[in-house]
Amino acid sequence: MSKEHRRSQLQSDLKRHPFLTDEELSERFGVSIQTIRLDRSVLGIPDVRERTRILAERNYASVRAIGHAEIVGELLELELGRSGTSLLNTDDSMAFSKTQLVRSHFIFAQADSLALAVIDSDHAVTGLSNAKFKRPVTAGERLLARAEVIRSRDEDESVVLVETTAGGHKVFRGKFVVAQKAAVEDLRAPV
Amino acid sequence: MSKEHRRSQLQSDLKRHPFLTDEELSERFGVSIQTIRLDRSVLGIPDVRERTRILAERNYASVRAIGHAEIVGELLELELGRSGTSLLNTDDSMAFSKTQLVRSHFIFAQADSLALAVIDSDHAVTGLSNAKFKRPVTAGERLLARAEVIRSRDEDESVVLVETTAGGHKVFRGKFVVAQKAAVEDLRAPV
DNA sequence: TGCGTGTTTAATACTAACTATTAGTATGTG
DNA sequence: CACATACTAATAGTTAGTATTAAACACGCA
Repeated sequence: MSKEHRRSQLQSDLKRHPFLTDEELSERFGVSIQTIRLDRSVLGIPDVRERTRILAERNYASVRAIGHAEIVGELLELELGRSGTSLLNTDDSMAFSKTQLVRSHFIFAQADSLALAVIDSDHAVTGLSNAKFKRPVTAGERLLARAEVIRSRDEDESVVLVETTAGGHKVFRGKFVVAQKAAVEDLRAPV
Repeated sequence: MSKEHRRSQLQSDLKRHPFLTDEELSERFGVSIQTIRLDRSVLGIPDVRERTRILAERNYASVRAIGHAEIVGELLELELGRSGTSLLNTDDSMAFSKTQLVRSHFIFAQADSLALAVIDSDHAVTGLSNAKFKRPVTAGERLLARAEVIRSRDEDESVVLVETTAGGHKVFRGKFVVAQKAAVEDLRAPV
């Protein structure tokens, strides 16, 4: 196996298995640890601990941002059953790397979770939505979403209108039909 | 500050700032490193490197799912400009903890990113969407999304229809109007 | 006053997974 | 053969620890 081949292999192996130590790599390629270290230094690849740290740090924030939070964005005000406002600071991790334009599903996620927060039923789910992305959002812009309940048919269906602005300009407008309680049971997956 | 107080403080501090070393902690609490180590061992808290590793590993998979990947879900097949299929394995982290129902914006995200993947322009953004969530999805279900380009007006606007199923049942149907190239320039944020 | 107990600190030896540097071997090519 | 390229070895130093033993210190109280 040539040096070039080993190095490109090393690079792709580490992409798939970033937690491999130099020792494990040296066994994998049948060369000495020193050679692996030389390869890494030439390729500009940091050591395991650094790689692990980077992975952990990079993921720490973004997972909190959309992975686990009950609401995407920060809830600024809330009048249950009537209206609410939330703020989302966009960053690089939410955008396409090439264009720096925020992926629309983050904008949607903020609006959707705000709509559900305004309704506040343990069993509310989005049934229908109409969304218009009026202009692209660039990473770094602060998104202010304002939700208003515009119709509430009895207890099991509400219509929420969400408008999102960035620096005063409208970027998104969506209508969410949210189903609650009993209605959810009907919709639930057939067992 | 009592020992008990310090220990509970330590525990919550490390939850918020998991990357603190024993040395930094000893400064923060004004006690020796040894004391911090004693505290950690009593509380069963592993060292920084271990904590970092756990964070990195835990998030490695899930972040790829929605944080950074260019596409949410796994791309199964793709015929550029025509159609595509993607698969998303849902889990607890995508659902409301109380009901185990997957948040709709994950379903939307899969569909949205698939729609964009099918168009494949470096400068494509979603301009409009119409989404219907036909029935709730429970964490654990596998979502198969199928996208089809149904209209392509010249070079700068396409309409993509996405239908998502789980175990053969339709769960989502959405229409995405995707703007490309020059069209994006017009939409772009006013400087 | 002294004794014990709990809490904290110090000291020492050891570990993994490195970096950085210098030197040495092996192999092939002009 | 000489020389370069690639590889390996050896050594010292680093970080962030573990594990263990021992010493200092405060308090409570008989």
